[in-house]
Amino acid sequence: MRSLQPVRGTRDILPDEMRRHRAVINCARNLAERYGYREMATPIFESTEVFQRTLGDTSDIVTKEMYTFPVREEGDSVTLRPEGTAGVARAYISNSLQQQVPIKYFYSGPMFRHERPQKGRQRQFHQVGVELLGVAQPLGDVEIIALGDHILRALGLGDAIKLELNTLGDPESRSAYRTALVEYFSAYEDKLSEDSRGRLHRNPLRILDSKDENDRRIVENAPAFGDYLNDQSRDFFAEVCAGLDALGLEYALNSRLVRGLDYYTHTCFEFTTTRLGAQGTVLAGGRYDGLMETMGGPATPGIGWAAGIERLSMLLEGQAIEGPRPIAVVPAARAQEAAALHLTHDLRHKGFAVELGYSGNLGKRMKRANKVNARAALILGESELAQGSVTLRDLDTGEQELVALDALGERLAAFR
RNA sequence: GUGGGCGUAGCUCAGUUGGUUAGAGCGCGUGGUUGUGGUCCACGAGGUCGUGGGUUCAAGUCCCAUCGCCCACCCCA
Repeated sequence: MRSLQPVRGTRDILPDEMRRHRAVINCARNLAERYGYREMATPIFESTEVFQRTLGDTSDIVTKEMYTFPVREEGDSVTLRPEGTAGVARAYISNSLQQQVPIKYFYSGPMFRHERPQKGRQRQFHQVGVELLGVAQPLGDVEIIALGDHILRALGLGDAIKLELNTLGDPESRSAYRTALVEYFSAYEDKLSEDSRGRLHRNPLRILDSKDENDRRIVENAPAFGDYLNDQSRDFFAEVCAGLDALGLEYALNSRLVRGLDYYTHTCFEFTTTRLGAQGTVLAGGRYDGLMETMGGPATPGIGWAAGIERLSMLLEGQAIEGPRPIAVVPAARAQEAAALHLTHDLRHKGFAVELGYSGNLGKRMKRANKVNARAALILGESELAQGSVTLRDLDTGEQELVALDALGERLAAFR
Protein backbone atom coordinates (compact mmCIF):
# COMPACT_ATOMS: atom_id res chain seq x y z
CA MET A 1 0.00 0.00 0.00
CA ARG A 2 2.88 2.28 0.79
CA SER A 3 3.96 2.18 -2.83
CA LEU A 4 0.58 3.62 -3.84
CA GLN A 5 1.38 6.80 -1.93
CA PRO A 6 3.53 9.36 -3.63
CA VAL A 7 7.07 9.43 -2.28
CA ARG A 8 7.41 11.63 0.78
CA GLY A 9 7.69 15.28 -0.11
CA THR A 10 6.22 14.77 -3.58
CA ARG A 11 2.64 15.24 -4.67
CA ASP A 12 0.26 15.11 -7.55
CA ILE A 13 -0.94 18.35 -9.03
CA LEU A 14 -4.55 17.83 -10.05
CA PRO A 15 -6.29 20.10 -12.57
CA ASP A 16 -7.69 22.73 -10.19
CA GLU A 17 -4.28 23.31 -8.69
CA MET A 18 -2.54 22.94 -12.03
CA ARG A 19 -4.59 25.84 -13.32
CA ARG A 20 -3.20 28.14 -10.63
CA HIS A 21 0.23 26.67 -11.21
CA ARG A 22 -0.01 27.45 -14.87
CA ALA A 23 -1.34 30.95 -14.22
CA VAL A 24 1.83 31.66 -12.25
CA ILE A 25 4.10 30.27 -14.95
CA ASN A 26 2.30 32.04 -17.78
CA CYS A 27 2.31 35.36 -15.97
CA ALA A 28 6.02 35.09 -15.23
CA ARG A 29 6.88 33.92 -18.73
CA ASN A 30 4.89 36.65 -20.45
CA LEU A 31 6.31 39.46 -18.38
CA ALA A 32 9.84 38.10 -18.53
CA GLU A 33 9.51 38.06 -22.29
CA ARG A 34 8.33 41.66 -22.22
CA TYR A 35 11.58 42.52 -20.42
CA GLY A 36 13.55 40.63 -23.05
CA TYR A 37 14.16 37.40 -21.13
CA ARG A 38 13.91 34.42 -23.45
CA GLU A 39 12.77 31.02 -22.26
CA MET A 40 15.28 28.20 -22.16
CA ALA A 41 15.70 24.94 -20.30
CA THR A 42 18.51 22.95 -18.79
CA PRO A 43 18.43 19.26 -17.81
CA ILE A 44 16.89 18.44 -14.46
CA PHE A 45 20.01 16.55 -13.50
CA GLU A 46 23.65 17.45 -13.90
CA SER A 47 27.02 16.07 -12.92
CA THR A 48 27.25 16.38 -9.17
CA GLU A 49 30.27 18.70 -9.40
CA VAL A 50 28.14 21.33 -11.13
CA PHE A 51 26.28 21.89 -7.89
CA GLN A 52 29.03 21.00 -5.47
CA ARG A 53 31.40 23.57 -6.83
CA THR A 54 28.94 26.39 -7.29
CA LEU A 55 26.82 26.18 -4.18
CA GLY A 56 29.76 25.83 -1.81
CA ASP A 57 30.90 22.85 0.19
CA THR A 58 29.45 24.19 3.42
CA SER A 59 26.00 25.10 2.18
CA ASP A 60 23.10 23.07 3.56
CA ILE A 61 22.03 22.13 0.09
CA VAL A 62 25.31 20.45 -0.72
CA THR A 63 25.94 18.92 2.69
CA LYS A 64 22.55 17.33 3.28
CA GLU A 65 19.87 18.09 0.74
CA MET A 66 20.99 16.80 -2.64
CA TYR A 67 19.53 13.83 -4.45
CA THR A 68 22.70 12.27 -5.76
CA PHE A 69 23.00 9.01 -7.70
CA PRO A 70 25.93 7.01 -8.94
CA VAL A 71 25.84 6.23 -12.64
CA ARG A 72 27.26 3.25 -14.49
CA GLU A 73 30.43 4.89 -15.69
CA GLU A 74 32.85 4.41 -12.87
CA GLY A 75 33.29 7.37 -10.58
CA ASP A 76 30.50 9.33 -12.16
CA SER A 77 27.76 10.84 -10.10
CA VAL A 78 24.74 12.88 -11.06
CA THR A 79 22.46 15.07 -8.96
CA LEU A 80 18.86 16.19 -9.39
CA ARG A 81 19.08 19.95 -9.58
CA PRO A 82 18.37 21.68 -6.24
CA GLU A 83 18.16 25.10 -7.90
CA GLY A 84 18.37 26.63 -11.34
CA THR A 85 21.30 29.01 -11.49
CA ALA A 86 24.09 26.44 -11.50
CA GLY A 87 22.64 24.67 -14.52
CA VAL A 88 22.22 27.92 -16.43
CA ALA A 89 25.80 28.87 -15.60
CA ARG A 90 26.98 25.48 -16.81
CA ALA A 91 24.99 25.92 -20.02
CA TYR A 92 26.56 29.34 -20.50
CA ILE A 93 30.01 27.79 -20.36
CA SER A 94 29.15 24.62 -22.32
CA ASN A 95 27.73 26.65 -25.20
CA SER A 96 30.41 29.36 -25.16
CA LEU A 97 27.77 32.01 -24.81
CA GLN A 98 30.18 34.72 -23.68
CA GLN A 99 30.03 36.00 -27.26
CA GLN A 100 26.36 36.84 -26.88
CA VAL A 101 26.46 38.78 -23.68
CA PRO A 102 24.29 40.30 -22.29
CA ILE A 103 22.16 37.19 -22.01
CA LYS A 104 18.67 37.24 -20.54
CA TYR A 105 17.06 33.91 -19.75
CA PHE A 106 13.79 32.70 -18.26
CA TYR A 107 13.22 29.14 -17.13
CA SER A 108 10.73 27.07 -15.17
CA GLY A 109 10.63 23.53 -13.91
CA PRO A 110 11.06 21.12 -11.01
CA MET A 111 13.80 21.32 -8.38
CA PHE A 112 14.70 18.68 -5.79
CA ARG A 113 15.91 19.00 -2.22
CA HIS A 114 15.93 16.27 0.39
CA GLU A 115 14.47 18.30 3.26
CA ARG A 116 11.81 17.53 5.83
CA PRO A 117 8.54 18.60 4.18
CA GLN A 118 6.34 21.23 5.78
CA LYS A 119 3.98 23.96 4.70
CA GLY A 120 5.32 25.51 1.51
CA ARG A 121 8.18 23.07 1.28
CA GLN A 122 8.34 19.87 -0.73
CA ARG A 123 11.15 17.63 -1.87
CA GLN A 124 10.11 18.15 -5.44
CA PHE A 125 8.95 21.70 -5.99
CA HIS A 126 8.80 24.05 -8.94
CA GLN A 127 10.37 27.35 -9.70
CA VAL A 128 10.33 30.03 -12.32
CA GLY A 129 13.50 32.01 -12.57
CA VAL A 130 15.44 34.56 -14.58
CA GLU A 131 19.14 35.14 -15.06
CA LEU A 132 20.90 38.17 -16.49
CA LEU A 133 24.47 37.36 -17.51
CA GLY A 134 27.25 39.73 -18.50
CA VAL A 135 25.92 42.91 -16.92
CA ALA A 136 28.06 44.42 -14.20
CA GLN A 137 26.05 47.61 -13.86
CA PRO A 138 23.59 48.23 -11.02
CA LEU A 139 21.00 48.89 -13.68
CA GLY A 140 20.88 45.13 -14.17
CA ASP A 141 20.01 44.61 -10.51
CA VAL A 142 17.30 47.22 -10.77
CA GLU A 143 15.77 45.61 -13.84
CA ILE A 144 15.81 42.15 -12.32
CA ILE A 145 14.13 43.34 -9.14
CA ALA A 146 11.61 45.42 -11.08
CA LEU A 147 10.67 42.34 -13.10
CA GLY A 148 10.09 40.29 -9.96
CA ASP A 149 7.96 43.03 -8.49
CA HIS A 150 6.01 43.38 -11.73
CA ILE A 151 5.17 39.68 -11.82
CA LEU A 152 4.04 39.56 -8.20
CA ARG A 153 1.82 42.57 -8.74
CA ALA A 154 0.40 41.16 -11.94
CA LEU A 155 -0.58 38.09 -9.96
CA GLY A 156 -2.55 40.35 -7.64
CA LEU A 157 -0.15 39.92 -4.75
CA GLY A 158 0.87 43.56 -4.48
CA ASP A 159 -0.35 43.98 -0.93
CA ALA A 160 0.56 40.47 0.21
CA ILE A 161 4.29 40.89 -0.24
CA LYS A 162 7.15 43.16 0.69
CA LEU A 163 10.67 43.53 -0.62
CA GLU A 164 13.71 43.22 1.59
CA LEU A 165 17.11 44.28 0.35
CA ASN A 166 20.69 43.92 1.46
CA THR A 167 24.21 43.89 0.09
CA LEU A 168 26.85 41.27 0.73
CA GLY A 169 29.51 43.47 -0.84
CA ASP A 170 32.28 42.28 -3.09
CA PRO A 171 34.50 39.38 -2.00
CA GLU A 172 36.96 41.72 -0.33
CA SER A 173 34.32 43.43 1.80
CA ARG A 174 32.61 40.19 2.55
CA SER A 175 35.68 38.40 3.76
CA ALA A 176 36.75 41.39 5.87
CA TYR A 177 33.34 41.41 7.52
CA ARG A 178 33.38 37.68 7.96
CA THR A 179 36.71 37.86 9.74
CA ALA A 180 35.39 40.59 12.02
CA LEU A 181 32.29 38.56 12.83
CA VAL A 182 34.22 35.40 13.61
CA GLU A 183 36.48 37.40 15.89
CA TYR A 184 33.53 39.01 17.67
CA PHE A 185 31.44 35.89 18.10
CA SER A 186 34.39 33.72 19.11
CA ALA A 187 34.54 35.70 22.33
CA TYR A 188 31.02 34.49 23.10
CA GLU A 189 31.43 31.01 21.71
CA ASP A 190 30.34 29.16 24.84
CA LYS A 191 27.29 31.41 25.22
CA LEU A 192 25.97 30.99 21.70
CA SER A 193 23.24 28.49 20.92
CA GLU A 194 24.29 25.12 19.58
CA ASP A 195 23.07 26.07 16.10
CA SER A 196 25.06 29.27 16.09
CA ARG A 197 28.24 27.61 17.34
CA GLY A 198 28.01 25.43 14.25
CA ARG A 199 27.45 28.48 12.07
CA LEU A 200 30.46 30.29 13.52
CA HIS A 201 32.90 28.77 11.07
CA ARG A 202 30.53 27.48 8.44
CA ASN A 203 28.59 30.68 7.79
CA PRO A 204 29.00 33.32 10.51
CA LEU A 205 26.68 35.76 8.72
CA ARG A 206 23.86 33.37 9.55
CA ILE A 207 24.24 34.04 13.26
CA LEU A 208 22.94 37.54 12.63
CA ASP A 209 19.59 36.01 11.71
CA SER A 210 19.36 33.59 14.64
CA LYS A 211 15.99 33.21 16.30
CA ASP A 212 17.52 32.26 19.61
CA GLU A 213 16.79 34.97 22.17
CA ASN A 214 20.19 34.82 23.79
CA ASP A 215 21.95 34.91 20.41
CA ARG A 216 20.01 38.03 19.54
CA ARG A 217 21.37 39.84 22.56
CA ILE A 218 24.89 38.98 21.50
CA VAL A 219 24.12 40.00 17.92
CA GLU A 220 22.99 43.46 19.02
CA ASN A 221 26.55 44.64 19.53
CA ALA A 222 28.07 42.72 16.64
CA PRO A 223 30.02 44.65 14.01
CA ALA A 224 27.84 46.20 11.29
CA PHE A 225 28.37 45.26 7.67
CA GLY A 226 28.24 48.88 6.63
CA ASP A 227 31.55 49.52 8.36
CA TYR A 228 33.30 46.87 6.31
CA LEU A 229 32.03 47.71 2.84
CA ASN A 230 34.72 49.17 0.64
CA ASP A 231 33.93 52.27 -1.40
CA GLN A 232 33.22 50.34 -4.55
CA SER A 233 30.69 48.08 -2.85
CA ARG A 234 29.05 50.97 -1.07
CA ASP A 235 28.69 52.96 -4.29
CA PHE A 236 27.30 49.99 -6.12
CA PHE A 237 24.62 49.39 -3.54
CA ALA A 238 23.74 53.08 -3.43
CA GLU A 239 23.15 53.03 -7.16
CA VAL A 240 20.87 50.00 -6.91
CA CYS A 241 18.86 51.73 -4.22
CA ALA A 242 18.70 54.94 -6.24
CA GLY A 243 17.40 52.98 -9.22
CA LEU A 244 14.66 51.36 -7.15
CA ASP A 245 13.76 54.74 -5.69
CA ALA A 246 13.52 56.22 -9.15
CA LEU A 247 11.03 53.53 -10.10
CA GLY A 248 9.04 54.04 -6.93
CA LEU A 249 9.67 50.50 -5.74
CA GLU A 250 9.42 50.25 -1.98
CA TYR A 251 11.88 48.16 -0.05
CA ALA A 252 13.13 47.63 3.48
CA LEU A 253 16.84 47.44 4.11
CA ASN A 254 17.60 44.35 6.14
CA SER A 255 21.21 43.93 7.13
CA ARG A 256 20.48 40.43 8.44
CA LEU A 257 19.30 39.21 5.05
CA VAL A 258 21.84 36.58 4.06
CA ARG A 259 21.86 34.02 1.31
CA GLY A 260 22.71 30.41 1.95
CA LEU A 261 24.65 29.89 -1.25
CA ASP A 262 28.29 30.85 -1.51
CA TYR A 263 28.13 32.39 -4.94
CA TYR A 264 26.23 35.55 -4.05
CA THR A 265 27.91 38.97 -4.02
CA HIS A 266 26.61 42.53 -3.72
CA THR A 267 22.84 42.79 -4.01
CA CYS A 268 20.58 40.21 -2.43
CA PHE A 269 16.85 40.50 -2.02
CA GLU A 270 13.74 38.62 -0.99
CA PHE A 271 10.08 39.21 -1.62
CA THR A 272 8.29 37.80 1.42
CA THR A 273 4.77 37.33 2.67
CA THR A 274 3.37 36.73 6.12
CA ARG A 275 0.57 34.55 4.77
CA LEU A 276 2.45 31.29 4.38
CA GLY A 277 3.63 30.48 7.88
CA ALA A 278 7.34 29.98 8.35
CA GLN A 279 8.11 29.72 4.65
CA GLY A 280 7.46 33.31 3.74
CA THR A 281 9.99 33.79 0.98
CA VAL A 282 8.25 33.75 -2.33
CA LEU A 283 10.82 35.15 -4.76
CA ALA A 284 14.47 35.67 -3.97
CA GLY A 285 17.81 36.18 -5.62
CA GLY A 286 20.87 38.30 -5.96
CA ARG A 287 24.07 39.01 -7.79
CA TYR A 288 26.70 36.33 -8.36
CA ASP A 289 29.67 37.92 -10.04
CA GLY A 290 32.17 35.22 -9.11
CA LEU A 291 30.17 32.19 -10.13
CA MET A 292 31.37 31.69 -13.69
CA GLU A 293 35.03 31.77 -12.71
CA THR A 294 34.39 29.37 -9.87
CA MET A 295 33.05 26.95 -12.45
CA GLY A 296 36.06 27.39 -14.67
CA GLY A 297 34.38 29.62 -17.23
CA PRO A 298 35.15 33.14 -18.44
CA ALA A 299 34.66 35.80 -15.79
CA THR A 300 31.09 37.01 -16.25
CA PRO A 301 28.93 38.94 -13.83
CA GLY A 302 25.43 37.69 -13.26
CA ILE A 303 22.25 38.38 -11.36
CA GLY A 304 18.97 36.55 -11.10
CA TRP A 305 16.14 35.30 -8.97
CA ALA A 306 13.92 32.29 -8.54
CA ALA A 307 10.33 32.12 -7.33
CA GLY A 308 8.52 29.17 -5.81
CA ILE A 309 5.53 28.25 -7.93
CA GLU A 310 3.79 26.28 -5.17
CA ARG A 311 4.15 29.14 -2.72
CA LEU A 312 2.78 31.66 -5.18
CA SER A 313 0.05 29.25 -6.15
CA MET A 314 -0.99 28.95 -2.50
CA LEU A 315 -1.33 32.71 -2.28
CA LEU A 316 -3.66 32.54 -5.25
CA GLU A 317 -6.00 30.08 -3.52
CA GLY A 318 -9.46 31.51 -3.30
CA GLN A 319 -8.95 33.53 -6.44
CA ALA A 320 -11.08 31.69 -8.95
CA ILE A 321 -9.06 31.10 -12.07
CA GLU A 322 -11.64 30.16 -14.66
CA GLY A 323 -10.89 27.69 -17.36
CA PRO A 324 -12.44 27.90 -20.79
CA ARG A 325 -16.19 27.19 -20.84
CA PRO A 326 -17.00 24.61 -23.48
CA ILE A 327 -20.03 24.18 -25.65
CA ALA A 328 -21.83 20.89 -25.01
CA VAL A 329 -23.15 18.92 -27.96
CA VAL A 330 -26.15 16.85 -26.93
CA PRO A 331 -27.82 14.27 -29.17
CA ALA A 332 -31.44 13.70 -28.14
CA ALA A 333 -31.28 9.99 -28.91
CA ARG A 334 -29.02 7.34 -30.37
CA ALA A 335 -30.18 8.16 -33.87
CA GLN A 336 -28.52 11.58 -33.61
CA GLU A 337 -25.20 10.41 -32.19
CA ALA A 338 -23.45 10.23 -35.54
CA ALA A 339 -24.57 13.75 -36.41
CA ALA A 340 -23.45 14.92 -32.96
CA LEU A 341 -20.00 13.43 -33.44
CA HIS A 342 -19.72 15.09 -36.82
CA LEU A 343 -20.81 18.48 -35.50
CA THR A 344 -18.44 18.24 -32.53
CA HIS A 345 -15.52 17.48 -34.80
CA ASP A 346 -16.43 20.34 -37.11
CA LEU A 347 -16.77 22.90 -34.30
CA ARG A 348 -13.50 21.82 -32.69
CA HIS A 349 -11.75 22.42 -35.99
CA LYS A 350 -13.36 25.85 -36.11
CA GLY A 351 -11.71 26.65 -32.79
CA PHE A 352 -14.46 26.04 -30.24
CA ALA A 353 -13.99 24.10 -27.03
CA VAL A 354 -16.58 21.35 -27.33
CA GLU A 355 -17.71 18.59 -24.98
CA LEU A 356 -19.51 15.56 -26.35
CA GLY A 357 -20.78 13.11 -23.76
CA TYR A 358 -20.03 9.45 -24.25
CA SER A 359 -23.35 8.00 -23.14
CA GLY A 360 -26.69 8.73 -21.54
CA ASN A 361 -30.06 10.14 -22.43
CA LEU A 362 -30.78 13.79 -22.92
CA GLY A 363 -31.30 14.48 -19.22
CA LYS A 364 -27.99 12.85 -18.28
CA ARG A 365 -26.15 14.71 -20.94
CA MET A 366 -27.58 18.04 -19.86
CA LYS A 367 -26.50 17.31 -16.31
CA ARG A 368 -23.05 16.53 -17.59
CA ALA A 369 -23.01 19.75 -19.61
CA ASN A 370 -23.78 21.64 -16.44
CA LYS A 371 -21.04 19.85 -14.55
CA VAL A 372 -18.33 20.77 -17.03
CA ASN A 373 -19.47 24.39 -16.72
CA ALA A 374 -20.59 24.54 -20.35
CA ARG A 375 -21.60 27.95 -21.64
CA ALA A 376 -24.21 26.60 -24.01
CA ALA A 377 -25.70 23.33 -25.20
CA LEU A 378 -26.43 22.34 -28.79
CA ILE A 379 -29.30 19.90 -28.80
CA LEU A 380 -29.64 17.67 -31.84
CA GLY A 381 -33.06 16.04 -32.17
CA GLU A 382 -34.97 14.42 -34.96
CA SER A 383 -37.07 17.49 -35.69
CA GLU A 384 -34.11 19.88 -35.61
CA LEU A 385 -32.00 17.80 -37.96
CA ALA A 386 -34.93 17.40 -40.33
CA GLN A 387 -34.75 21.20 -40.76
CA GLY A 388 -30.96 21.30 -40.97
CA SER A 389 -30.86 23.03 -37.59
CA VAL A 390 -29.99 22.54 -33.93
CA THR A 391 -31.41 23.93 -30.71
CA LEU A 392 -29.00 26.33 -29.04
CA ARG A 393 -29.57 26.65 -25.32
CA ASP A 394 -27.82 29.31 -23.29
CA LEU A 395 -27.03 27.49 -20.06
CA ASP A 396 -26.73 30.67 -18.01
CA THR A 397 -30.07 32.18 -18.97
CA GLY A 398 -31.98 29.06 -20.02
CA GLU A 399 -33.08 30.73 -23.24
CA GLN A 400 -33.04 28.63 -26.34
CA GLU A 401 -33.51 29.12 -30.03
CA LEU A 402 -33.40 27.19 -33.29
CA VAL A 403 -30.25 27.86 -35.33
CA ALA A 404 -29.56 26.66 -38.88
CA LEU A 405 -26.42 24.49 -39.07
CA ASP A 406 -24.80 26.69 -41.71
CA ALA A 407 -25.24 29.77 -39.52
CA LEU A 408 -24.02 28.05 -36.39
CA GLY A 409 -20.37 29.10 -36.46
CA GLU A 410 -21.32 32.73 -36.68
CA ARG A 411 -24.06 32.52 -34.06
CA LEU A 412 -21.73 30.69 -31.67
CA ALA A 413 -19.03 33.36 -31.84
CA ALA A 414 -20.66 35.06 -28.85
CA PHE A 415 -20.23 31.88 -26.80
CA ARG A 416 -16.61 31.21 -27.60
C1' G B 1 18.45 15.44 11.64
C1' U B 2 15.39 17.53 16.30
C1' G B 3 10.61 18.79 18.79
C1' G B 4 5.19 18.90 18.92
C1' G B 5 0.16 17.72 16.91
C1' C B 6 -3.09 14.50 14.16
C1' G B 7 -4.84 9.65 11.51
C1' U B 8 -13.05 7.40 11.41
C1' A B 9 -16.73 7.27 3.96
C1' G B 10 -14.02 10.56 -2.10
C1' C B 11 -13.91 15.56 1.16
C1' U B 12 -14.91 18.19 6.04
C1' C B 13 -15.87 16.13 10.53
C1' A B 14 -19.18 13.83 14.97
C1' G B 15 -18.80 9.37 17.81
C1' U B 16 -20.60 10.15 25.74
C1' U B 17 -17.04 7.10 31.82
C1' G B 18 -14.77 1.05 26.61
C1' G B 19 -21.09 -1.70 25.50
C1' U B 20 -25.59 -4.11 20.11
C1' U B 21 -26.02 -3.63 12.89
C1' A B 22 -20.11 3.24 13.25
C1' G B 23 -23.09 8.47 11.94
C1' A B 24 -23.91 13.68 9.62
C1' G B 25 -23.11 17.37 5.83
C1' C B 26 -21.03 17.86 1.10
C1' G B 27 -19.88 14.94 -3.13
C1' C B 28 -21.22 10.48 -6.08
C1' G B 29 -25.23 7.08 -8.28
C1' U B 30 -30.55 5.99 -9.45
C1' G B 31 -35.51 7.67 -9.79
C1' G B 32 -39.32 11.63 -9.71
C1' U B 33 -38.87 14.00 -15.78
C1' U B 34 -38.94 7.62 -22.28
C1' G B 35 -36.57 15.73 -25.72
C1' U B 36 -33.91 19.68 -21.34
C1' G B 37 -29.12 21.02 -16.80
C1' G B 38 -28.76 24.12 -12.24
C1' U B 39 -33.16 24.13 -7.45
C1' C B 40 -36.20 20.61 -4.83
C1' C B 41 -37.83 15.57 -3.09
C1' A B 42 -37.08 10.19 -2.43
C1' C B 43 -33.95 6.11 -2.49
C1' G B 44 -29.02 4.02 -2.84
C1' A B 45 -23.71 2.83 -3.11
C1' G B 46 -19.42 3.78 -0.40
C1' G B 47 -15.70 2.27 5.95
C1' U B 48 -10.42 -4.18 7.34
C1' C B 49 -12.13 3.25 12.21
C1' G B 50 -3.78 4.13 9.06
C1' U B 51 -1.23 -0.81 10.21
C1' G B 52 0.41 -4.66 13.73
C1' G B 53 0.30 -6.41 18.57
C1' G B 54 -1.59 -6.14 23.72
C1' U B 55 -5.33 -5.41 27.93
C1' U B 56 -10.63 -6.84 28.39
C1' C B 57 -16.53 -10.77 28.57
C1' A B 58 -16.37 -6.52 25.06
C1' A B 59 -11.76 -1.66 21.76
C1' G B 60 -13.14 3.58 16.86
C1' U B 61 -12.52 4.61 22.31
C1' C B 62 -7.26 2.20 26.83
C1' C B 63 -1.67 0.61 26.31
C1' C B 64 2.76 -0.39 23.14
C1' A B 65 5.03 -0.38 18.50
C1' U B 66 5.05 1.07 13.52
C1' C B 67 3.77 3.82 9.12
C1' G B 68 1.79 8.22 7.13
C1' C B 69 0.37 13.33 7.22
C1' C B 70 0.67 18.26 9.34
C1' C B 71 3.21 22.23 12.05
C1' A B 72 7.71 24.23 13.89
C1' C B 73 13.32 24.30 14.36
C1' C B 74 17.57 24.03 10.94
C1' C B 75 17.60 25.92 6.00
C1' C B 76 15.29 27.69 1.92
C1' A B 77 11.57 28.97 -3.31
